[in-house]
Formats: sequence, C-alpha cells, structure tokens
Amino acid sequence: MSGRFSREAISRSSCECPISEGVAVHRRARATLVDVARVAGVSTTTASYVLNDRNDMRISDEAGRRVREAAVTLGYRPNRNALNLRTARTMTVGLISDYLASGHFASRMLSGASAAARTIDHLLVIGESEGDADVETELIAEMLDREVDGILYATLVTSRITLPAGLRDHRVVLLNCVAEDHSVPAVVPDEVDGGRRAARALLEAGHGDGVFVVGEEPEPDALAGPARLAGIRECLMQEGGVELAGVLPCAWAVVPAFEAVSKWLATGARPAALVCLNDRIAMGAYQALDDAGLHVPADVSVVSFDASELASWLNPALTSVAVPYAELGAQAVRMLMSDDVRAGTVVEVPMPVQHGGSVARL
Amino acid sequence: MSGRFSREAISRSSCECPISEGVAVHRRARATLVDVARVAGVSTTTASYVLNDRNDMRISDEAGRRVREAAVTLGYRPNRNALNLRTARTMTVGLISDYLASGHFASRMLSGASAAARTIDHLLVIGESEGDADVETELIAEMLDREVDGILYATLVTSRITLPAGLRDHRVVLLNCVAEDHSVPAVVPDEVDGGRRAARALLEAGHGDGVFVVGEEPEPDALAGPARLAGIRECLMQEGGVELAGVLPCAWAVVPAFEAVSKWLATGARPAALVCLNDRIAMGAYQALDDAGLHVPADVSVVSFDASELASWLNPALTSVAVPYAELGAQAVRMLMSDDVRAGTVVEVPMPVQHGGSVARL
DNA sequence: CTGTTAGCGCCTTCAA
DNA sequence: TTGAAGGCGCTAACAG
Repeated sequence: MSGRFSREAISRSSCECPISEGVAVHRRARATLVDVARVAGVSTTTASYVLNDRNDMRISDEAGRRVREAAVTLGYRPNRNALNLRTARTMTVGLISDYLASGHFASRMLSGASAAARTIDHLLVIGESEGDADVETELIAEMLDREVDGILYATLVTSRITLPAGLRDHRVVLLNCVAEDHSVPAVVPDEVDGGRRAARALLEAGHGDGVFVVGEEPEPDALAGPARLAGIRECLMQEGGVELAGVLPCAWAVVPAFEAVSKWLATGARPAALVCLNDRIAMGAYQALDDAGLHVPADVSVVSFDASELASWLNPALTSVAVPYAELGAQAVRMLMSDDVRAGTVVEVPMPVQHGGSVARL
Repeated sequence: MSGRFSREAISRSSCECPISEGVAVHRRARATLVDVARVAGVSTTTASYVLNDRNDMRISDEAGRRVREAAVTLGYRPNRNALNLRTARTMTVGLISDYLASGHFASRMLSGASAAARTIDHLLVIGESEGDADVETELIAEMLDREVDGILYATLVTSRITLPAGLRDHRVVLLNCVAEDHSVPAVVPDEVDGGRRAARALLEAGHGDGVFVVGEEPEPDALAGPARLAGIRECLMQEGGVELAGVLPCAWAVVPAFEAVSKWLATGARPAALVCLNDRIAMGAYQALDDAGLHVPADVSVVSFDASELASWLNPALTSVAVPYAELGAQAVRMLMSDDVRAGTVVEVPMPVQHGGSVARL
C-alpha cells in the first residue's frame, strides 16, 4: 500500500531534469499499469486483461470501458523492458552484417528488413562488424544479452559462410549468404535464374552469336559470378542454341573493367553483345567502347547485373538484372519470425530485369 | 527459498525446444546472477558488487576471486532486460531516418553511428519512416517504449525541420538537419566551407575566370545548395578577386544535368571550369561535354560535391568535396551521449576535398 | 565485509 | 468477475 502511494508520488512528478543547461528530459513521466488501474478504480489484473484483449477472462463492460478510458487519458503505453523481462521476448530482430556502409546494397537490405519488421511490430537492432571477427563476436553477445527474438546474419557479397559459433542454437536466418553445410535457413538471390534472364534479354532482341561475358573473377567464396555465368551459358544454349562466345576476366570495378575491355578491343575484338557481371563493369565497358568509337547499342549491346542507380545514369541507360535487396531483407525477416523455419531451407528470390536502352533489337 | 530452488530447476534445464523440425533454440539456458552467487557460495549482492567492480563496497579478495571464477565457468552474462528495467537505461540509441535505402549516404551515416555507438557499449536501433509522418510517430513511440537512451533524428537531405512532437523533451540530436528554431542540438556538414574548398581547388590550380556553377535548384528546405553556392562565391571573390561567371540551374540528377549542360553548350557557351553541386550532376556534365567534343580537364575543369563512389568511377576521376557522412553519424552519437549537450549547439563537420584528375593546372 | 529485502513494471496462477 | 501475490533478473538501501 505504502508502495503504491510512494510510486504515485514519484510517478506523477514528471521530474524535469535538465542535461547541462540545454535539453530537458522527462524521467518516469509515463503512466504505468498501476496508474491506469488506480484511475479506473480496478486492480492491475483487470487493467492488464482489458488492455491485452484477453477474452478468456470475462470483465464487466463497465470496468473495460473505464480502463480503456483511463489508458487513453493517461497516454498509457506498456513499458517494453518490463514486458521483455516478464515474457523473455523483446519484439526486436537483430541484424549483423559485415559491411553496412558499402554501396547502397546493404542499405536496401536494411530498408526491406526494417519495413518488414515494422509490419510485425518488431524493431531492427543493427551491428556492423566491418569484417572483424572479434567485433562480430561482441555484437552477437550484445544482441543475445538483449534477447533479440532472432538474428539475421548478412554479408555484403553473396557468399558461402560458416555460422559463427555464438549463433549456433539460436534463431538465425542467413541473408545474402548460405551455410557451407546448409544447416541454417537462408535467403539469397536466384543468381542462376538471373543469368538466364540476362541471356534471355539478348535472345529476345535477336542476339545469339558474339555474346561475351565480362567480369569472371575467381573468388572462392563469392557465389554470384559463377552462378550468373552458369545461367547465361545454360540459357544461351538451351533457348538460343548457341555457345557463349567467350569470357573476359576482370575485377568487378569500373577502372579494371575499362582497362580490360580497352585492351581487348585494341586486339581487334568486335563483340556483338556484352553481358557485364555488374553495373560498374558495364560502366567501364561503356567508357572503353566509347574510346574505341563503338556505340551502345548500335554497335554493341550491353546487359548487366545489379540495376543500381548507376544503370539509369549511364547513357543509354543499362538493361540490368536487379538484385532484389529490399525483398531479400523483407523475406529474411518474415522467414526468421515465421513458425516453420526449417534448417535446410534456402529461399531463392527472383531477380527482375530492368530494361534500359542498351540492347539493340535486331 | 522455495523460489530459489524452483528457479534452479528451471534455470539449469536448458530446455531445447525445436522450432518446427529445424532450428533448435536454447531458452533460459543462461546462468543468472543467482547461479553465479550460489556456485561462488556468496549472496547475490556480493556477486553483483564484484561483477560491477564497485570498490566502494569492500569485498574480500577470496570472495571476489570465487565470484569471478564462477562467472567465467558459467559463462555468465547479465540479462540486459532485467538491467534495463532496474536502471531505466538500455544502452541503446535509436536512429530515426526518413530514408535509409536511398544512396549509400544514409548507410555511411549508419555505419559511423553504429561504430561510435559500439565504442560506448551501445547498440543502434533503427527505423525508417519512408517520409510517412504516421510511421515516424509510430517509430518514435516504439523507441521511447523501449527506453532508448537517446534518439538521433536524421534526414537524407540536409534540411531544416521541425522536431516531431513526440521527441520534444527527450534526449535528441539532429543528424544532417537543423531545427527551425535552433532549439535542438544538431550535427551537419559545413557546406559553406565546403563551397569555399571547391572554389579554392580551382583557384589553386590557376583558375578564376569563366567558372560556372551547375545545379542551383530552389528547394525551400534544402540547405546544401545555397550554402555551397555562397561558399563558392565568397571564396572566389575574397581569395581570387573574381566574380562567379554564372549559374546554370538544374535538378540534382544525371539526366537533367546532361540535358541542361548540353543545351547550354549548344548555345555556344564555353566555360573554363564547372563546379557541379553534386557528383551526379558532374556525371551528366561529363556526358554533355563529351558529346560536344570537349575534354575534361584539358578544355574544361570540373569539381563537384559528395565524393561518392561515382567520383572515382568517372574518367578522369572527379575532384570532389566529400560529405563526411560517417563522421556525421559518429559525432552525432558522441554528442547525444555526452554530458553537455546544449540546446542550440550546431556542430559543423568539415568537408574534405578528394582530389581526382578533373582539374587542369594552368 | 556480507546478507536480507524491496522493488523496477508487467503478466498470470490461484483464490475469493 | 475480480483481487492478491509471486516472480522475471538485477541493483541498492539498509542492516548485521
């Protein structure tokens, strides 16, 4: 009883404590369930039942009304921390990623994840390891300490990974990567089908012969390149009956692509079409083609992957196979919080083609 | 007492409850302070004091040793939710932004904020409103419910804003925006000085006459453009003794810039140097200059703002004034959590010049 | 130097 | 139909 009174004294005295001499901060100004119950003239139990819409307990209409009214007038919002402690659920999902800052790929995943989380009343807690294993371990511990309801483990580059030890036996979904042993559910782009779609974009415009791929790059853990290439080869053969004309290796960046393509064109190569494994490679290729006096798409058609902003900035705009980052993030959240996450499940999200003006119709 | 025993029974039965037939999840498998105290043979108080390094209470070395040992062997980690409830601090900072997904600007801010938060043992909780006021209100409530220790309110575009009502009287720092009435501490880039630096990059290379600005665009709440322009004008005049030759208005995107510059060049305009108000404008300008047979930097020098990846992709690479996004995020977190946040404080972070090959040395 | 105790705000079993 | 009471895991008076 005395406890109740003292609470009240504290609770209502919205003590404005100034931080230094600037910003003022309300502490304990929020109404608690006890306050609501008191104002409504019922017990906390009753208030709790009403506010949680528990129909199994029959509450008189009158009591229900009074509680709801009190809650509104007091601006009552349940204290999540108390709830967390009580229920051991926090309505948050953690997202641990190696790189958040690089490119707006990561941010699109975040955006999709954030939105999906919000629709199920969860908030996103993020951490960036910057590729540092110690930081990663620390972040994992930090999140588990906070009892996030699940963790998304994401990588910037689609890759094959080993689940960090700290995450084992926890609710985890991999985002943009897969576990070596397929022991963890994962959401990745369907790169092989993406490759097919890139090739199909050329076939549909009447291309077939003289199609070259630019950007093969042997990185052991990167999955996108080989998968895209396989899809391209397969589609060209199965749907066009032609063999891929060749592959020009280069790193996935503008300058290396520019140099590789320039050198190649200098040898007299005259491709009919290029499939660049990402938009930056395509940009380098554009520059090299321009220097060689070749026009896109009149002389050479180009398709690429990523459908990043860059694709729309180039002139002519690139036809590019999009990586559905936002969708990946959203799907991963939904999967993480769904009831039937199965260990081996790997969801492959389709990669839509974004058409530009870089493919000539023959 | 019975409570203690029953706790123990629950606590140690690391009940592995499988989710569907896949992922297994440990519930309550973690050791609690009670467990540690019991194993060490002391009271929870003692254990708490030891683990929190509270020197004001003198604990025997022996007891201290045993507690620490027990904590290690049990892998004890304090339950943050209990701590949150008890201390009304959560060691989290919230970040509410209008757009997270657009460009990698936002993600750089996130990255900087995340890293800074980590150094002070805080985790970042994020929310994206997508420009929707209702979503924003909801996110604010959600974060306050969780008692984040402070909130960063960020905008994608540097702008002047009104603090959302729900944030008033809370610990807030504005990120990349300022309050109309300067009533809230804020961290923004020093755009005027950035403008000076852009102009200085030209002056130092011997330029002065025939400098045009591309990209003036009258958006009432956007601060960057006018500030950059003012800095450019001021520096040109004060340090170079010349008047800015002119301003070519256009939207801040590649295609509009391409069109505006093309049309302008078609009228016979022959600028000596262009200051493009962002990198995308510069890209459009490059394309237009190229079409007109003008070379960068031989015929026209170009400097711009943002120092985005794009600046390094262009050929020649752009000399561009960087927006220190990561630094903004980091500073904002530090400011938010520092003890002396003053209402009116506006921290202006310097914008470093990133040199490329787009300025000819005269 | 160490243990007992009373909550933080909430949910929920049990009894009335 | 409602209320009292216990406890989630932790900290901090206050006793001993």
